[in-house]
Amino acid sequence: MPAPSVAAKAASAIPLRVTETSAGTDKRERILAVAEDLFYRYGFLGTTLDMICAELSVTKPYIYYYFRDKHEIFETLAWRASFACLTTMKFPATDTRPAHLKLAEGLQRWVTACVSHFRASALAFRVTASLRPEFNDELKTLADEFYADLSALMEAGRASGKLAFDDTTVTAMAMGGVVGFMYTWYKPEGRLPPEELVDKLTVTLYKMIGLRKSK
Amino acid sequence: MPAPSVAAKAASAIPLRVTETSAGTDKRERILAVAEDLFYRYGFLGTTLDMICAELSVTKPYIYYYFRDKHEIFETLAWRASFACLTTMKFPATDTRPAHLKLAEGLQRWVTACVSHFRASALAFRVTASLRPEFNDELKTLADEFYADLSALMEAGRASGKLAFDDTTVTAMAMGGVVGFMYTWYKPEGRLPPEELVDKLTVTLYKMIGLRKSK
DNA sequence: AAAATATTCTACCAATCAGTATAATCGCGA
DNA sequence: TCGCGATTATACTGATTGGTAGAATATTTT
Repeated sequence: MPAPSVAAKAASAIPLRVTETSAGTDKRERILAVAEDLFYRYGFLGTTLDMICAELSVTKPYIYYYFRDKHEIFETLAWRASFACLTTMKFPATDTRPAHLKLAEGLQRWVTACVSHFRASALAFRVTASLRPEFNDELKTLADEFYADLSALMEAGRASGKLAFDDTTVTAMAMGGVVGFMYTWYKPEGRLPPEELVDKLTVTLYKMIGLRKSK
Repeated sequence: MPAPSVAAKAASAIPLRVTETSAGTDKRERILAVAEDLFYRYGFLGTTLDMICAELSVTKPYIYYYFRDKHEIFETLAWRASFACLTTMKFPATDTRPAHLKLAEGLQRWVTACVSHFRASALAFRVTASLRPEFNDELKTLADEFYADLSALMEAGRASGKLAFDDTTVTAMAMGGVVGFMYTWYKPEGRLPPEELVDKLTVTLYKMIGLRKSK
């Protein structure tokens, strides 16, 4: 029901300034790519603009031509990833499948998004206090909506006898930890290919809600 | 087998300087208590010594009389909590219970430790790059040993048919996330009393490894 | 009570860092 | 090739911050 509210705000949370030439966009994206890796490794406060500049072999005014300030860079990255991860529990009103099937699909989408955005997906949760209050507020709205959707599907699935778990909130938070803490251990070049990791993590989440199907 | 190795290093990782008067220890502990809350809320880099001083109504040399530097304060706190959480999977050689029973107990101890040290338990995982490499090394040793113990119990329990899960490492990491990400959502004054939260989280972990008993 | 020691403060420094004023240069249309 | 807007650099600032020298004040010992 409150579907487009957050999505609408999303646009304003990602200020797309500057001329929209494709060249300008490319440079902006290069800055973002470098910054994402640095923020992931050193955090918001641990990453300096000089580090970003050095990595790109440019100087600070170069950066400030494309971004208003350090926060804008961070928020663009964190919002993109958070948005991708935290809208995975939304389904069109026309989707009339039973809750447990939607949930199964949503969980897989969630894990997929978190794995592919693993550098930035939890970025905003590691540092909250250093971020702009307005950004934290928007992110909280996004997350609240996600967990409301998740909880609703969980409880509907349980009511229909297809799921089995105890406390909804605790279980939902526990699942959040499974994907949210991934930044501490996931290595893209690791043992398992990403798709397999997604599968195994998804099945783990299924077990946490007592879902017996895997496909 | 490599049981006391880390525990031995633990002492060296917590430099106990200064005279060991109980008065001095008290003041040290007051500094630590204030710092723990600030590090938890603002992170290592986001917490300044001036903030700690202000909270205590003292000046910087007061702090530096009891601690060598900011890192020593942080490491003392992070090590204490990490040590408490990451030694919960150790059992005396005389304990001959089957693996799944030890694991059930270990998981409960783990969750208990993480809940009671929720402010500092994941502190060292949120910032790694800002910390001293030697500290990170010691912490990694501690964590590696923990996950080795955990994995061994998991696989022994599965071999005896008492547990059911797929990939050991992925499942272990997922469980780590359940407790490790708690710093983002746990509120001591929240809905559930700590003991109940511990119980519910423990049961959630049990489900992740296919353990059917709760007591 | 004097001396020695332990504890805490005042006042400061050097380094770092986000952000900017201003100038130089690039690229493109006329 | 001239001019003009777009882009990037040089060089700097003001604020913050971890940490310290040295003085002042307790506290304990003799």
